[in-house]
Amino acid sequence: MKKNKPKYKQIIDAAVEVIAENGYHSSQVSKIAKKAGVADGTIYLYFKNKEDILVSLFQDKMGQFIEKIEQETNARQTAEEKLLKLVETHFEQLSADHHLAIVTQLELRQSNKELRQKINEVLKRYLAVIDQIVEEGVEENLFRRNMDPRLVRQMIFGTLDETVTNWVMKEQRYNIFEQAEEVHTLLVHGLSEPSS
Amino acid sequence: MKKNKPKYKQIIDAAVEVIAENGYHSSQVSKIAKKAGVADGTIYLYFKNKEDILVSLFQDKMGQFIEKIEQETNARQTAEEKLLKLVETHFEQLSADHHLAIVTQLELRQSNKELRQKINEVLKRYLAVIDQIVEEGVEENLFRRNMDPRLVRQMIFGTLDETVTNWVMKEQRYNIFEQAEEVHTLLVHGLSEPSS
Amino acid sequence: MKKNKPKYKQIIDAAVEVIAENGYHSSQVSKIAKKAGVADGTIYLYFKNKEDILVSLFQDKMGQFIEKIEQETNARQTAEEKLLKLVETHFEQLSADHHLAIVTQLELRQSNKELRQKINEVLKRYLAVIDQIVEEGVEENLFRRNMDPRLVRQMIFGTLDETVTNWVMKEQRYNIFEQAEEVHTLLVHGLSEPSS
Amino acid sequence: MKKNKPKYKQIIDAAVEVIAENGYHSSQVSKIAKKAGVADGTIYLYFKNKEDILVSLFQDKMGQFIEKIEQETNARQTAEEKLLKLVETHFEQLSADHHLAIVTQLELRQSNKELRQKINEVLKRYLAVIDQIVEEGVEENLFRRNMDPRLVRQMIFGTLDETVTNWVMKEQRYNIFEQAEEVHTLLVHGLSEPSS
DNA sequence: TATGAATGAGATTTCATTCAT
DNA sequence: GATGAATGAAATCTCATTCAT
Repeated sequence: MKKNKPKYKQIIDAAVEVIAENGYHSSQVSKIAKKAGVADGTIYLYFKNKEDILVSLFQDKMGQFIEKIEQETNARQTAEEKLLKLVETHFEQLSADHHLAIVTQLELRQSNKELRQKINEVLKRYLAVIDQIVEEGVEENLFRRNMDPRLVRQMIFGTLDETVTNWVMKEQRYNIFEQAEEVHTLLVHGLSEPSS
Repeated sequence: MKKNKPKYKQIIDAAVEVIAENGYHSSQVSKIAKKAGVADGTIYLYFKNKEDILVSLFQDKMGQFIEKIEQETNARQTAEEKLLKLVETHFEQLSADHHLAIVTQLELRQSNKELRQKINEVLKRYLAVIDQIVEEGVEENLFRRNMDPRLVRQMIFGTLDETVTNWVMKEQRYNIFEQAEEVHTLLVHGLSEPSS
Repeated sequence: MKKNKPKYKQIIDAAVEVIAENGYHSSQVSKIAKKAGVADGTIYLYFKNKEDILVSLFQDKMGQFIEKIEQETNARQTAEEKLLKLVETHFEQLSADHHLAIVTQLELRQSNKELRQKINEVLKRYLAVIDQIVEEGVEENLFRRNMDPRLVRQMIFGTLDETVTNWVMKEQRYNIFEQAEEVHTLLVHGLSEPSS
Repeated sequence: MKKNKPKYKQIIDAAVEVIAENGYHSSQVSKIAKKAGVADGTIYLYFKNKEDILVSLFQDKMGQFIEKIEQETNARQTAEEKLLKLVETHFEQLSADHHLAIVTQLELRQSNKELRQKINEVLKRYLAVIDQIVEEGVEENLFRRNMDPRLVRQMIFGTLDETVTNWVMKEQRYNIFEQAEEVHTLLVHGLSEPSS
């Protein structure tokens, strides 16, 4: 399995750095190779083509990202706690790796439609976690019944994604982790007064 | 004023069509010129360069988009009605112009950082409308006080944007306008039971 | 005769200014038209094409230049006096019109072979003046017999031209007219000691 | 060192040929690549851009040209002999490479000011040789004292350059080498009778 | 005469990918 | 497995010239 060879990881990590520092469109294969300390041609022993580097990068990093979220949310009891943990872990992980945050929120979005379609494949696992939590919330009579799962998913993911993107675009000048609770409240209670 | 000359509009509209049909990266200036029925060089009598076509396209179309939303929301009384109208008008307008929806939700996001920065400028006006509605809601005691306006903005815009993007990626196979009310409910009440 | 209409001269003079200020390759027809205060299309009522502007410019200005040299040298007695006057008048006239000096010494040399061939046509009249003076000098027993007229011509013209070009490239920071006498001496006596 | 790789020389030589045959403005990079037997992109492994090919060409060829002149003149005793050898070697070398003669005398002069400035840098070494010979001639009491070195340089270089240019423009239909002695006499003695 | 909007041909350079060593 | 020199396709923009008004 190529994925376990050291050069595979070297190249992925080099790609994250190079893209974060130079931007998507200035990240030539040769730059990635140089940063990874291998020859240009070597890249093609581990990846089919340039797109494959990016897809693998996303699968790898997002795989870990989602796995962590799965673990953390599973360790909580109620749907509300799980959702809070999801928001926190989402923010926490991207806070912890600034390069990765730039790459996933800004640079990789410049990729073409096909690449984005493959990226969406990876995200399905994340969306499944959301769906699961919401379902549990409904069963616990915490969340409303009869909500369209797709819309719920889009609200939750859209809110988190937009929040992180704004934070990255503001060059990460504030602490996004501190906002997890308020975001969670917004998702659970919306805009309205609890009583209204 | 060049913006009022007929060729200016011709070129903008051609650009929307070409980009929607071919994708951002396969939309050469020559293709746009051909679709607009002008010579390649004519493009440069109306636009500084290729990027200027895209920025102008976004400013033009989004300008109208936002104006419509301003008008429609202003014609409503309460913040809740205004917010519903905002969601409806947002969905309605993009439903009405499939090409434009593809271009704004998918293709223009592939542009580089500078272009996206200019796009964000245009969006500020939209975010101001959201802020205004939320403020009114607070004054009317409909919405909670002390919410972080930035987070609220990100929830609303993030949710709408994610919803539309998903609809476009699903090739617009369902009626998004019909979902306006449920999205509105999600934004106002969140996930939780009204009573909880 | 178009050459006597005011716009003809306007355009020629505009061309000299534009080329001197912007350089040959940045002197578009539209710039010349603007400086001349006419429409782009009007240029083509007076000149066949862009090259024709440049050829006409050279013919016009060099025509006057050579005429002056003919007059001044004719007013002298001996070949030596005539040659000195030729050098002086050559330097004097280019000193008097810095724009023209830049255009003839630097910018017009960037033109293509055909244009330069036409420019050489114009210069033939100048070379004839040189030939005439040298012949007279020989008859007066001032100059050596049996010199190859072509080589003599090339020495005189080459020396003057190189001298003026250097002066222009040094941004005309010294007085070239003051060097006329020494250049004349060099041409007449060469490098060697008069006695040697 | 790229300059010693065979492709470097191949490309330079191809450029000389292509420019001599097609003229400066019709010498596209692709034509040079084809003549050199390499792909277009290969050019850019050896040269920064098109201008860099031309500058390198001039530096390379003129470097050799001047070196030969330095060697040959150094091998002579008196300033007069050295000057004669300089003229001879100048003519000889350009006679020996017709393509190079066309390129340096006609085509490269069409380049823009920046390129010409770099070309002038290279020529400084040649002018230094001239200065040196003249100084020696003065010390040997062969040449006059108190001549302005700049003017002397301009006479010698201007004469040689004009002579070669005329020969090239006459399509090299006569033997320029045979004129070396007479040109030398003109430079040393000028126009006047030795006795006068 | 005069205008100026429109035309459209044409060339440099980049960079993902290959393949001989 | 590893290298890196070589490949070659592809697209923006300029500007001299035209021609309908």
